[in-house]
Amino acid sequence: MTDSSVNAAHSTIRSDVRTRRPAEEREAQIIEAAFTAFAADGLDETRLEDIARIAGVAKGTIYLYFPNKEALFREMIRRTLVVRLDSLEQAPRNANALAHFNRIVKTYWQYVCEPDFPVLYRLVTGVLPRFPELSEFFAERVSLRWQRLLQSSIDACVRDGVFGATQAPQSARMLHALLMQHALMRANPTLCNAIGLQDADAVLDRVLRFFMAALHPNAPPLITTDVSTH
Amino acid sequence: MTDSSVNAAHSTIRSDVRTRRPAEEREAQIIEAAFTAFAADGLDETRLEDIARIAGVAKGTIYLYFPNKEALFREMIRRTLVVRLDSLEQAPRNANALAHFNRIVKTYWQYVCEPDFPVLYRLVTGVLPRFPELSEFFAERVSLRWQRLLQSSIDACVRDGVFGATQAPQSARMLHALLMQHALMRANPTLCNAIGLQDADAVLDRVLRFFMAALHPNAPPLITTDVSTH
DNA sequence: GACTAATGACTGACTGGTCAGTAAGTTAAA
DNA sequence: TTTAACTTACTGACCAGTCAGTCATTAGTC
Repeated sequence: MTDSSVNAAHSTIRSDVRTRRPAEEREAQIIEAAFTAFAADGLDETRLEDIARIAGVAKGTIYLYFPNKEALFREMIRRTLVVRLDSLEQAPRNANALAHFNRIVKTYWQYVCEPDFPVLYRLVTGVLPRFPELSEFFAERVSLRWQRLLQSSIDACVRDGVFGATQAPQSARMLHALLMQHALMRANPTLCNAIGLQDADAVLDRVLRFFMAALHPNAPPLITTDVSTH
Repeated sequence: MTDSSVNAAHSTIRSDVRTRRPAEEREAQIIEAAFTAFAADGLDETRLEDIARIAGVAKGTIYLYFPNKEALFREMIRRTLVVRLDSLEQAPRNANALAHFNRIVKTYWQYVCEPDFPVLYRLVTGVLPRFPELSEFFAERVSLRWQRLLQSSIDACVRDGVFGATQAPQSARMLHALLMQHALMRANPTLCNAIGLQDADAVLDRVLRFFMAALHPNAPPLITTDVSTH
């Protein structure tokens, strides 16, 4: 009775007004709200008041955890983008090469097919001139990391004779380009409707089929004379 | 003497102060300045004063040609993005199929390799939630248009037996994805240095080689059972 | 267990700077 | 002289960031 009447005096919809929370919990709460708000409106069109409202805190509270709006944005991107690749990178390599390759491709595809991914991609590319370090972070943590993983497992497949002779870095880049671009296309309703892009599994199937065809032992070799071995 | 002293009183670098110009010329002048400014700082970080300064006019002048900042941005994107595809679309098709294919791919590649292209891509994707119609415009004028062109010329190549049996829409999508993604990667210095992306011609060569290998008559067929013929 | 003092997490009204858009004034061209 | 292209000075809405105040929680005392 007593506490409920106190809360009822406020017009706020917040339920946990002035309830202290552990610092990490509050921070996560704000980061999550920031993602929602920034995803909907972009960096500049998002008001800190909006983020505060979604997080269920006051605007001032945000400044207890982040020095300013840009820092909050940066931190939100970094935390939301990072995924557990460690388990894959430390996965046993002595298993069947093609199975290993398929596992990596599938995990990558699942990652870029999550609805959050195209949103983060858009946010990062949208503020590129202001946050070049975010672009580098994205390149390192997403593009390069996956390309290296793909590359080593393609190498293994070539050694096993599953794929024909090829330069793994180039092939990894091709596969990366195919997967990334298809994931981005899938996030664009106009494109999806126009070109009849199917569900995620079907798209992955098509891409893999195409990639396999190019690397098939019967296909003409992709290796050229200008091999750069520096 | 007289006019130069008048100008010297100002601290502006403008040379043609208060010189009347044909409406179209002024408009183009402002659009061009808008591209420069928006490319450097993005939509929100660009001040109309900056655009005015670059264009060599006063801020008020901009409002004689565009109702507001957003309209200027929209118009800048639309005009800068549009390229002459008509000549290609009306080009004779009865020529050698592979030569025609190569011509289209090369033109596409030149288009997306121009430094302006990644900038426009970034600007459009960055403001996607605010200007969904710009995204549609981009999809229609760039992605779909080129994919249709590629598709029809791939079809011709298949009929001529240069490529193995394939579904042209899917293959066009693959080639589009490869070219687009490589063009975007080329615009990212971090990625370029890390994966040693060469000059435009070499990259195109690699991509085409990969694509040709996948569509080579000896490669396993890409056609699946779920052919959608509606 | 009950009462009090101290703490610091949290709040939200306020401020100061910024800048899109406007309107009145100015000048070149017809 | 008239017209309209162009300029300049101005305005007011907007919002990131601040800070004095509030109160839930905890530690200390009896």
